Amino acid sequence: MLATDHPEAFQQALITWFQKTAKDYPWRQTSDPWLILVSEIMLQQTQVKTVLDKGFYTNFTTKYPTPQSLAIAPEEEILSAWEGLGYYRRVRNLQKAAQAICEIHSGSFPTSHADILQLPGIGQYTAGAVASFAYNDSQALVDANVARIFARIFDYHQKVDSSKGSKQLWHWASELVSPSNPRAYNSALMELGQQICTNKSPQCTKCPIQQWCTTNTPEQLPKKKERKKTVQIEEHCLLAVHANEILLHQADSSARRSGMWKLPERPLHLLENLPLLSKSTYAITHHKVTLYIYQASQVPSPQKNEAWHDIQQLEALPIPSPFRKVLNTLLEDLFC
DNA sequence: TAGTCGTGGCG
DNA sequence: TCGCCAAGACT
Repeated sequence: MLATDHPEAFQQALITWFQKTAKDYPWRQTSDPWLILVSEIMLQQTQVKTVLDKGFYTNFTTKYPTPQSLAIAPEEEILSAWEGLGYYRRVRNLQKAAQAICEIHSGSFPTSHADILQLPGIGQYTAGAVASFAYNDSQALVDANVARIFARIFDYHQKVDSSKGSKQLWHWASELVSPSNPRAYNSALMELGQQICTNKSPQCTKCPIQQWCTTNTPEQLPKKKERKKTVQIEEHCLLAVHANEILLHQADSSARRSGMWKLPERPLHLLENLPLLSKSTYAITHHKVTLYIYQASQVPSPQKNEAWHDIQQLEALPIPSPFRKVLNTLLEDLFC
């Protein structure tokens, strides 16, 4: 039996299951569109556990409880609030959205799906999420959870990240979204993907919509395009400390992690005879980076985008996680 | 369209 | 240890 043959029964089964098992995430305890938007941006490509356990959502919404408060905040401050979450472009766009709300919408959050979709950093998914969660507006949404569920219940073997696949998923989502309780329905769908219809080992015996699922091979769905292979690269950086200050480099606006500070890079031939202080690895997109840190033997002069910073003030600077970890270790060694 | 953007969890 | 992937959007 297809879900599209009995949309109301399908919706009700999901909603009933959800109301029985729902988690009380903080963004489910509000209908403030701004707070819901913040949660949606944070959760893009980021697990709930990461956002909650490290206090990102609570800290950020306490600091920026309204679009107005974020709109006027300095860049380094918002990057610091986002430090550790990654995809730093998200918080830059969130600030642009806040500014657009202040300037174009006179400070009040837009209420229509079309207007929400116009805001910077907000695509189809996030517009649907904000409209349905904040306003209980009957808008469809497709995220990784929904894509996985629909691919399975319709036994869909096309690649879901192709334009054809995406179109099909959004068609099903629009067809099936609850007209009466879209807030609970959309939440339920995503929660089901997170708790039951999981990527690795779906728990089909516990699934409230099992009767509408037509696949025999859920673990093989959804199908996706092949991933780019991981490329190994090396990064060689200098640790220069002088008079209680440290030399740092700030990524410019066109660069990866723009606005963030890290240790300055130098060509290997200038570093290879210096003492090696640290060797570590980290992943970024499809790269695996081996990071080497060398001890400077003399006081270097700052190059483009480089500056000396008081070591006691490092906490207030936005620094990407791999460098934050290395700095914590090295500076602790240096002063203990 | 395909490439790019961070980080951490998990099998 | 390694690869996959997660409440995507932009260029």
